[in-house]
Amino acid sequence: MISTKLYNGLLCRHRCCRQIYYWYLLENLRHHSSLISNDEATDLPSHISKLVLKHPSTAASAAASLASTISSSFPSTSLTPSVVNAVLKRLWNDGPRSLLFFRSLLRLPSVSLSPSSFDHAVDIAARLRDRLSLRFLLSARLAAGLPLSHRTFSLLAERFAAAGKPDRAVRLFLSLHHHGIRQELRTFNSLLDVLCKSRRVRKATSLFKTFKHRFGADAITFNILADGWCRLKHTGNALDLLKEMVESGVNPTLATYNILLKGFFRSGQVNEAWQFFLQMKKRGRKMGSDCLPDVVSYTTVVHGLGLAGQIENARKVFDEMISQGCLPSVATYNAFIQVLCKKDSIQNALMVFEEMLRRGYTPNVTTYNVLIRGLCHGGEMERAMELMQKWMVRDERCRPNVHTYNIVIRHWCEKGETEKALELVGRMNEGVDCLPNLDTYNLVISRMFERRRSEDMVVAGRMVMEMVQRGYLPRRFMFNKVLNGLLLTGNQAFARDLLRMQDKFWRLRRDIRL
DNA sequence: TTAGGGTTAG
Repeated sequence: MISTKLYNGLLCRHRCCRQIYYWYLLENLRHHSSLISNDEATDLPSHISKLVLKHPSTAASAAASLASTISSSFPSTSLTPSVVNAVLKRLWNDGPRSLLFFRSLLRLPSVSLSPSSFDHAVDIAARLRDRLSLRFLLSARLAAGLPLSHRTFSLLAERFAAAGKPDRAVRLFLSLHHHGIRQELRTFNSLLDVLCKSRRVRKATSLFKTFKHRFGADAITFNILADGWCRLKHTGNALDLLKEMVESGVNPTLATYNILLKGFFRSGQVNEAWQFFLQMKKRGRKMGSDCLPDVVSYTTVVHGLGLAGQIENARKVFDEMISQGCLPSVATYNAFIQVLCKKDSIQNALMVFEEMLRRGYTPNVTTYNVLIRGLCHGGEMERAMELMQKWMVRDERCRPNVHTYNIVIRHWCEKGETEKALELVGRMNEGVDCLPNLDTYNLVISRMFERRRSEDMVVAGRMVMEMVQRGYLPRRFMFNKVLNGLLLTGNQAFARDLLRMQDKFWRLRRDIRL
């Protein structure tokens, strides 16, 4: 594989640059095509996803024909729960097709579906607010002899909260016994967590007061509520809760302290965070390892100090943890690399990245995303693309995700390089890594208005159609903008097609109900 | 997949 850098070097020194360019392209292509053919042979989920994406219809009645295509293309023994889950994950951003795939599997009696696959499908239907599919999936699950699980409850509660219906989540909890799920502390904690993560901390607190005598309360209950207050930047309430926790006879855990530590940084109380961290070290030395900072505490401090602009102090803490025998994790490196990119320099961030590789750490998708974002912010788009290319070739197991694509697409759009952004969207639509999500569509469609060209309006119109087919609702403002753009540039027929799709929007605005 | 650390930009 030849890097762009080497190619640029050769180009400057030699006169026969055209031959060298072809040689460069050929080598890259050869390398790439060998990768693709390996992929096809070994990566079953990718192969199945492509087949599902190519299927001509997404109507519920298309499940039978997809089932026969799948059964004639793959032996049923290859459709293991992990393969099924991997396909559902790849098709995550095309909800209707994910559900079509799942419905087709239900028609294949030789494929046994696991509770986690059902949960994935239920989660997708709930996200789409597709009440009919949701009912169908829940009854199909029961018919398959798989009772609803704790996980089913927590994902439904999460979707209710996200849809602005926290009371429905509470009602579901109160009626759990009708669905064969036990009401116990574990489920109660999940309900509180869903409410706190959706910023309904007061509601969670009032429920906690009502039910604490019925379900009890453990360290996890208090940690969930403390984290909820910290997310709202109400560290005072979190400290009060810590006091209440001790008074109730529940011992705080290291997670409790880490939640508060993060809370101080989040609310901009950097000095309080630092004093709290020193206190943790002091008490830890005196009373044992129960509150001695661990890798999570150190990562929180490195990240918090760095974001506050205290890069040298962050570096000292990073070095100190190693001398204290607490090894940094990939997350610690990611936090440090991110703050260097944001508050210091990309060069120093790249040096830490190289040090990470030298020490034998395996970077993950976040490491690459943080670095690629840093390069994009610094205007070094070519280096960002080079890193993405090298990464994908070097590490086949760690693939770019939707964030990776959105970072690069956003920056190409900002630079006015629309074609490059569209090329990446095209690569996403191949279904190898991940499909575009709502952010991708919003980004690219907004960009299509910059050049005021008729062709761009058609591209924007096609994207609106595609996003609706994949279960994403465009904002009314954007929809009208695309419609006006098409009308003003003489694309009346297309505008009419788009208008006809509006009734589909209404069908998508359904509510979740059990 | 019962709680704590690392991803957009606005």
